[in-house]
Amino acid sequence: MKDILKEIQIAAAEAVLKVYDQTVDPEEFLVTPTKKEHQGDYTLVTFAIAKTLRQPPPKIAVALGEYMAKARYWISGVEVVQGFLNISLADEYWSSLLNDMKASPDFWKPKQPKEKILVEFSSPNTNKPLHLGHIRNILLGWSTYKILQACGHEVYRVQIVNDRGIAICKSMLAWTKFSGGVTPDQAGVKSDHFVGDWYVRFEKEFQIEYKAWQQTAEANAIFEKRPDSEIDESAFYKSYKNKYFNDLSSLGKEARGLLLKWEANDPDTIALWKKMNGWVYAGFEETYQNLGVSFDKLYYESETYLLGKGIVEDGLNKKVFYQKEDGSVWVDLTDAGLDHKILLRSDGTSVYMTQDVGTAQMRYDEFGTGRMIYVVADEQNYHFQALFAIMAKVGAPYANGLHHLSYGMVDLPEGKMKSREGTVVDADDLMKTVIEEAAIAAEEREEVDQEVIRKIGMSALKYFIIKVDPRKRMTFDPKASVDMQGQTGPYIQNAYVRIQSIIRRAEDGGGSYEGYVVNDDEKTLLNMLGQIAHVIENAAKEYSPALVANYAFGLAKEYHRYYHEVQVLKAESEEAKNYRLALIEVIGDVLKNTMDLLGIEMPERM
RNA sequence: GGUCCCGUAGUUCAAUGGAUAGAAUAGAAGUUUCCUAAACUUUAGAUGCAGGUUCGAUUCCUGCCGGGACUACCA
Repeated sequence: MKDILKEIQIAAAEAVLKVYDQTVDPEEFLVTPTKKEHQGDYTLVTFAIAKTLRQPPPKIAVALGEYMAKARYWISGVEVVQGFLNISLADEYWSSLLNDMKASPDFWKPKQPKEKILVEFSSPNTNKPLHLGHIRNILLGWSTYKILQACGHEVYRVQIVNDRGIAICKSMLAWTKFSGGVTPDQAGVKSDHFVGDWYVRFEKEFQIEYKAWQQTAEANAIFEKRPDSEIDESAFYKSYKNKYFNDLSSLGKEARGLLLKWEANDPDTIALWKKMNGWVYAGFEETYQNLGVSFDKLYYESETYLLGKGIVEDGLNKKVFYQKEDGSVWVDLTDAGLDHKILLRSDGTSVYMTQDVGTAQMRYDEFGTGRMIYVVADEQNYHFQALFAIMAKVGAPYANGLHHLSYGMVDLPEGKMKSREGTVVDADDLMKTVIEEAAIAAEEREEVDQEVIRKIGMSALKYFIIKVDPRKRMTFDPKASVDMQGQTGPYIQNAYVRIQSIIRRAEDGGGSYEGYVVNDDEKTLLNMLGQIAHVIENAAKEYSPALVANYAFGLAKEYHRYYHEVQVLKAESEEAKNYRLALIEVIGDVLKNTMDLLGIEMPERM
């Protein structure tokens, strides 16, 4: 299929060569779709080239336009407005465009040199169920995977599960002490929520203990000796909580004891840990299935947390790292605009960074992926800057291919989600809610198919989140997220469904549309269809599925308008009918394909 | 102290340095003998402030104001 943007650039470069006898790179020309209020389909902007040619932009536009219109059969006319050269494309171009799309069903996919790419996303802790923040993460990760795959790459999806540490030990301890051995099945609670509930229970018990302790003479003595006497009692105890947990709390001592036993491979502790994590994984799996996502490989921190030491020692030998007198190992990242960063504690144990260094290497060894993308919230921007700088320092061959897909946190209309205040929106509850809302809306329309209702509800939720530029912090309004009108998933689904409905009713089809002359609405649609590969390519380059989401909406909107403008089955001629059937079929395919890149399914009717 | 991100209609989001800053929603007014009205049409409404670079700035640079995140042998 003709890449029209490129063709125009090439023609323009050729025109410069012929008219001004100068060689320019075609890529230098800016070509954009012409604004609606002007005559033309594409616009060549000549301001940038004016300097090299030493001519006023309008003059250049006229000269280039004159040449291009003569040299290219597919240009039917040109019009110059200031420095803008508006190009109209010939009917031959428009009719061949649809033919080309029909002939190559993969026309919507960008063609790029194949790469092996790894995408890490989700990566939850095992002490709590997934929440709204994870949903944004998962949708971004999944969509990035789909988009890169559409670009022709070989993409692997992985996550690293934080299955160890003090948090899960808290759940384990609370369950042991207070549950009487009840299982999720017996309790009738989804198993990851069940484990999360025991985590909450631990925190509750700990608070009771902490509050009681605050009344003791020991607490009072500590409070009196506080360094800053301005601080009042409640603020002090808030800041002292961690220290109390580590030094004085009996529950804290028990939880840490459990962690020590875990680290010592105590069989009973390991068995309990496996049992409870098993519950969590079963719950997660259900949530992933409902979200429609899956992974190629799961990593567990319990298996990776010791990695990286070898690389650190290696770096130490090569003098890229340095050791302090106390034995701790550091890296100086000031040349990268960062600070000094610790890699091994003075007792020789790893930190988070050490593990990430090791994990990156392990994945490279395993998958041979020269590009690795980490979908992680923007609170860890600094961490990843440091990690990538370190990988560059140790000379990892894939260091340039590391990318942090950093996304903004999800807020609620009332403000930040806070687990302590119980305002965290649970992923399972949320999915249930949107599907219920879809069911209510479907009732009026007498839609009873549960599968259709599920697809509609999920599309509302997913589209609401994925349409926002990942980098930006977003506000999640639960009421707006179940909207099905306007810029929403169901609106796009509806455009698709309308198309399918027409196609179903068209008994014949595939007939000739030879000689049919497209109208302006059809040109607009064809133009949009012709841009799809660029949009996806750009979304891949920018790591922004939102670009695909906005495109899909734009196309659906244009189609809805078209739907009101013209008749397909009762078109004015047989050619018109055949043409429109062929056109809307391609539109339907593109809508379905782009929504699939976002992880959104299309119903055939709704 | 250091590093980074974000400020666009009432609200939620768009806009590779390009033409008169686009949508959606909420508000107002309309459209159904017609392929699905979850639709369409019309209407009103915005670039935090002050400079600079440029033919041209929401976009790039500087300062300020406002919001957020990170960084101090935590993950």
